[in-house]
Amino acid sequence: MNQRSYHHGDLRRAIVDATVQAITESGPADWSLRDVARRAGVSHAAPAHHFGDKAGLLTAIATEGFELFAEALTRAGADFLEVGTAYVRFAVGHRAHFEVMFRPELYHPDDPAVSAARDRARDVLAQGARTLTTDKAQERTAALAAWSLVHGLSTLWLSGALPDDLDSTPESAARPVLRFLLPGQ
Amino acid sequence: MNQRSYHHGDLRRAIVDATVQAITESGPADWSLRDVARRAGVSHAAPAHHFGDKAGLLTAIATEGFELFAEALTRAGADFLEVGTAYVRFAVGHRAHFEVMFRPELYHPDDPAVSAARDRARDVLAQGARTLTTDKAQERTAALAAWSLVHGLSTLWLSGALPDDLDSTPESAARPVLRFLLPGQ
DNA sequence: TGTACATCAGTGAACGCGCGTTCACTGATGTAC
DNA sequence: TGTACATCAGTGAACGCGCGTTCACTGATGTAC
Repeated sequence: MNQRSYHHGDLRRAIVDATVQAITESGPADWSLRDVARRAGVSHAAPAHHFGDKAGLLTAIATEGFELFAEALTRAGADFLEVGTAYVRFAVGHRAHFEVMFRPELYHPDDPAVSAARDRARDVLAQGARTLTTDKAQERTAALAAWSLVHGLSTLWLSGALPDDLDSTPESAARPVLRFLLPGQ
Repeated sequence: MNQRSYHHGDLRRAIVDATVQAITESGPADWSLRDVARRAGVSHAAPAHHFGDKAGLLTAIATEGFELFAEALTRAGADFLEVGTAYVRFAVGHRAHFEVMFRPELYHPDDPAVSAARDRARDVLAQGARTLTTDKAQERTAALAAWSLVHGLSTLWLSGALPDDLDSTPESAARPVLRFLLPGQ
């Protein structure tokens, strides 16, 4: 991978990384292909070569996001206290990916790769939520409540809406809140 | 209020309404002052006359949003089942206002009017959450859990992330989920 | 080991477009007398 | 009732800018023989 060569080596990767950085700074709707090309050190037409257009590039980021997300949730185990904490940790730690993932109007949500990755992440989360109740009839409601809780905490944290005196890490804020949802634990 | 007069009568109102409509269609980051002026039927320079710039216009919308929000939550009463349902109903029914409110990076969050309205809404919500637990030590955690739950349900609903076979109105989706958080009820 | 050729990654100039902002202006309104 | 004048809402032309997209191109790489 010669740095001085005409061919970049892994320009696809470099463009994704530059876009993630741009989105981290300005949000998923406020960046340009030209800026991303500049950050990656290539000509402004190069990104279109790999991704077609902005939506194509965001589709790649959403796909990668859901894959990383599914991995992170899987790693957390079967206890929802851990899965939920991992959810919030991922949102805050991978802000750009997370924000793109939940803005399907910005990418191609029916793309097979992103759909598959999304389903995988959803399955892991639903699996984790299954420990929340023993009442079969309540299972769906419990899963939706759990998802809403961790998703809400994540987005409130990211938007800066939470009080300043709250626990300083997303994990330490998430645990007591999750325990409140699960009085059994 | 002569429709044919040179002076509009209530252009401020008309511009806010046009912007709310544009944001409902394309999101809070994807609209232009020129488009809003076109929708309101005035020259492209008119919005700047009233609001200075885009952030100023969004500050006005956020302020109005927090005021309407506080009213809606107050009207819901003291029971958090109702307050929480009203939260979700507001988010879905006033999508544009809601999305702007939680994007402080798009407006002037320290503007006195918007700060006051935000604090008022926050107080009503916190008041409603006070019924969730009798344990004083848990009060803060309960409030954060409740806020996260309704905020998460709202944003999941708005992003289209929820399964298609879910209850057809935000209210009917919210109630069972809120009951799950409040097993006492 | 060398040559010819196909493939493809990345370039850079050019295009038309919509944007935000500025600014001298014009038209309507309200008030003083 | 009429006139003069200040105020201010809204206009429209002009500006420079960054954008996405197109397209003929060039340079590097891989493969066939």
